[in-house]
Amino acid sequence: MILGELEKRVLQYLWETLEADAKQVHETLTKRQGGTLNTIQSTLDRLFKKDLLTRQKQGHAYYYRAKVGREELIAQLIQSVTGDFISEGEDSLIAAFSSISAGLDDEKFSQLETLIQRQRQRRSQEDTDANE
Amino acid sequence: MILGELEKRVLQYLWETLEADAKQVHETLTKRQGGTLNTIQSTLDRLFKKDLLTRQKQGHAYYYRAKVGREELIAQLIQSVTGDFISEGEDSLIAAFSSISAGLDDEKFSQLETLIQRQRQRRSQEDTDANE
DNA sequence: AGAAAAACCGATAGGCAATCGGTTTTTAGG
DNA sequence: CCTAAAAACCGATTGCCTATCGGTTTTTCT
Repeated sequence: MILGELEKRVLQYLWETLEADAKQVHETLTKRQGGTLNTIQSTLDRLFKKDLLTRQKQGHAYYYRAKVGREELIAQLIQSVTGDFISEGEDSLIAAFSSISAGLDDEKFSQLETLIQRQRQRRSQEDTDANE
Repeated sequence: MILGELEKRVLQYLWETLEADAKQVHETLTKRQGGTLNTIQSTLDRLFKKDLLTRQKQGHAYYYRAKVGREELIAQLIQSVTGDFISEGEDSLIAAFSSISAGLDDEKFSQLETLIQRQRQRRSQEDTDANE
């Protein structure tokens, strides 16, 4: 998946704002910089068709929301960009780690271990919840 | 950075073969599928201009080699695709982990921890080497 | 029903990969 | 050194996608 510059900015805006119609996005993002409402509308539409936004009519306009969170999108992007280079059975995160780790210091390693631990705890917590 | 389909295949080929000229790449990749030598030449040239290949004349043809390894390229691609969504001070691997971890099982976590350990050892080994 | 607002449609420009024909340059061999 | 072949180089075309926006149709609110 490829995202254009404007598409990225619109996404970022919707992560902050949760919900907005084309008019609002236009006001905030492109008005002073000189873009029409129409441009925003097609961008929102393109993002919608890419399944990155949801929309719903309220009053006389569509209100858009991000369908994927930032982290989820990052994950998607990583998958799509690395997919062609990763062989069957290989995992993209593992590959990503192998790729990036060369540029990391010990502190980052520790950070990562902490994240793993936290994720593990979250898992077991969810299991507990599910059995009650 | 964006890579086209053919560019990706050429890269993969050069990772296997180490060195090849346009003719060889053409023989292997596109001949039966119907593409001309010229197409391969411009693709190689594009990759060269993207600084992903090196080249050197031997006899009457350029011989190309991959300038970046697979893992390094994956790292670059991840950086470039996630860059716009990652704020100052945030690290792309950490972000990537946060993104992808939801889809991983315990085994993957262990794998990752093992990789971290291995990387740590490699580090200390390099330090030892450097001081001898 | 009528005015205003928004959605929708279609066209255009710009960028980039892929493709390939034709020309120029380089190289190897006589 | 001269020439034929090989490869590089140039330029044009196609196709795809984002960004852009004018104009038309549809929707909605009063």
